[in-house]
Amino acid sequence: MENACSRTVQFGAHRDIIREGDQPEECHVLLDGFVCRYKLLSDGNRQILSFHVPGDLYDTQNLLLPYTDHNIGSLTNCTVALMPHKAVIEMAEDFPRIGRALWKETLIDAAIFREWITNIGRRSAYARIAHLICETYVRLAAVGLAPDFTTAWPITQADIGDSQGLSTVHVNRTIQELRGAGLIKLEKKRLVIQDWEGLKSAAGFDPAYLRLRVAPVIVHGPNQALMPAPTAV
Amino acid sequence: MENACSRTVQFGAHRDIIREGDQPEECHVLLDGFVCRYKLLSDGNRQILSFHVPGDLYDTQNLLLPYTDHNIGSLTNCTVALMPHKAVIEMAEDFPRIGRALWKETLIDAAIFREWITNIGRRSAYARIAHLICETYVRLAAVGLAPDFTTAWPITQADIGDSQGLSTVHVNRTIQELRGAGLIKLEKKRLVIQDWEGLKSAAGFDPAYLRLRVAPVIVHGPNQALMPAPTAV
DNA sequence: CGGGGCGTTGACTGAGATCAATTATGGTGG
DNA sequence: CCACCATAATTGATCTCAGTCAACGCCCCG
Repeated sequence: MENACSRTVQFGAHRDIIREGDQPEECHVLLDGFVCRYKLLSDGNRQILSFHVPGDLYDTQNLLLPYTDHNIGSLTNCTVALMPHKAVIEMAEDFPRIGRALWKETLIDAAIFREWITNIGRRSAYARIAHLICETYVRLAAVGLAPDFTTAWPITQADIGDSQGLSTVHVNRTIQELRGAGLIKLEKKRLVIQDWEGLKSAAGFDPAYLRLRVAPVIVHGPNQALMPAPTAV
Repeated sequence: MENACSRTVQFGAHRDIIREGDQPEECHVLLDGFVCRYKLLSDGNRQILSFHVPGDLYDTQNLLLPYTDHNIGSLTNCTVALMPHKAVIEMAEDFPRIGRALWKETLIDAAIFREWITNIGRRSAYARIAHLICETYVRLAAVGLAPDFTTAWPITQADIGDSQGLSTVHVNRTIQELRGAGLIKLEKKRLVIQDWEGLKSAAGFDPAYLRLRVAPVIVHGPNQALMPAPTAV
């Protein structure tokens, strides 16, 4: 898999890495930094569709679909490995397990989108934000980036609002409630989870949909090296 | 592909076809009727994640993921073709185009989920419901089930509410607004779109994400027979 | 040290939820 | 054919969560 990486690219913070309508020729693997997937509406509103952490393949759909229907933007400085589509497709055909692993990643992405629909559609602002924090924390922990319930948190309150269908003002007040309840500390781009059980319970969070702690018999995909087993879940 | 179908099954209306936690051994192809995908929250709320029309493969994720994280329920009487996972996986490996076509379907599903996130997160109730109607209409038209802007509509107002994060009362009032604006007629399980351009514009609907009207060079998957080219889009 | 991004606060507003009936509608059995 | 029942649609009154508008403060960075 590593052989397929043609090159590594750097992006500054707050740059568009992929734009709606683009027809990328390469798959992206995020090696370092944070990106988000988002759509812009005609009225200027933004909807963030997902956040991505190091290890994520955030652009597999263009392997099979001709153009992109959303944007990918960097939240921080990023390092990205690029793999030409052609090489990936050939590899997937020559090694069915690799193809299945890539496909499986897209199925998990879809599961995350479904959970976001549930979150935005049927949970309160308080639970929604708690849920986003739970999910992001677990995914960061899974790649070893959240030891001791502590992690870098480059997602601004405006980003949270645009991801959860809330205004920044209300995000601010809700985060103050989460702090006041002793669940989290969140300041200066740093998140500390003070009460993991309490946070999960406030969010109604069940990490099963992320498929991280897998059953013993599951076949591991080749991106296992990029995605070590969860540590502090 | 048809050879892989081991059998055909019938379901009554309002039955669970697949339940959370199930480990299905077969892929489902909806031949006739309507189903929805949904999650139940601990507080009893329901979030509908997608609606499916004849021709849809609504359960491919279990090909690669061991258990289901949501439910599939029938809205009407349904006829479903079942294909054993083993046969599908083997076919996907022997004929890479089939594997790619299945994978591509899951990528389009994910695109639809993303559009729903955008819908629920950032659009008004009026636009949300208009958008749901646009999407469902286009998908029905694509399989020839919506001639003359008219189609069966088994989705109740409660279903619409649970899919768009709205209460049934508000769905009712919003539908009355859509009717009052001369955009749709919707009564007795029957939808007529009276002003397609107006409806699209109210919804901010752009069908590109459904990937139905494909560019001339795209390789068609084997489910083409189940999914004829769009007619009245 | 100045400016822009981000976080915070207060006052006010409004879209949509909730509660509680009431009225179709369609299917079913007698 | 009709009474009955469950499901679905509709209506009115009231409430509330979250949005909007408008400042202001903080902190980082050049």
